Amino acid sequence: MECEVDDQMLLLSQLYPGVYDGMMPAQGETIAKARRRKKKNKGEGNELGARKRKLSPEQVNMLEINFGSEHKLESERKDRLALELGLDPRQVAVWFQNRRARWKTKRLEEEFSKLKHVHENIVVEKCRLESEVIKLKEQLSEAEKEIQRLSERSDGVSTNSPCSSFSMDAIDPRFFGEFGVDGFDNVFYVPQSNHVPGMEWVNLYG
DNA sequence: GAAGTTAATAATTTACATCA
DNA sequence: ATGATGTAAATTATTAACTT
Repeated sequence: MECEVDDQMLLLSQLYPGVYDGMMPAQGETIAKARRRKKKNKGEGNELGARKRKLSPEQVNMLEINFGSEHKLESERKDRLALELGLDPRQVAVWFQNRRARWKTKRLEEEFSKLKHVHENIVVEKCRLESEVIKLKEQLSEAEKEIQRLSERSDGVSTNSPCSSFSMDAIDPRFFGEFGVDGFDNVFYVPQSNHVPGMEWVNLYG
């Protein structure tokens, strides 16, 4: 078991001075190699008992303040911080690495959330536009029926009547915008039931 | 209150980049 | 080319707080 005092003001390096000394590379050995060496001190180890890993709130606070002003950690600042907090410079470096990773994860989550909202709004707008298209198609269909009726009525009267020229041919093609009438079936989608196309994924991330 | 579970985070490993 | 150093990403290990 670990002492409660560990969490208080005692600095970690004072509690286990042997831990990091023990893993320091021997003279002549490269630091890089030493860093990669597996060490599994499960629990016991040095005479001071289990190594305490949790940083004190004061240490974390100081590290957070430093991280807030600059995410990168130059070796000078690392050494100064380590000295100030009574930590091994390696611990400070590790803390910054992990903090950067957490920060990145959080940032990605926020970006995802924003994009999700944008997507949801676009889907809503898409539905609105689709129903507007349906309404306009109905209006167009009514207008065509009316034209048909008028042309049928005028057929019996005179072929040369000014009204006889009133047909779909007379309608400016620009009236239909960028798609022709024939293309409507492909362009417009009428939602069935309450299934909203494109929204399937939203519920995956409740 | 011991045993199991879980979330947070400290530490390690690996692969790669940069620089002297 | 080579070794030191640093970082990101992935992973492991440990701790403390909950739950059963």
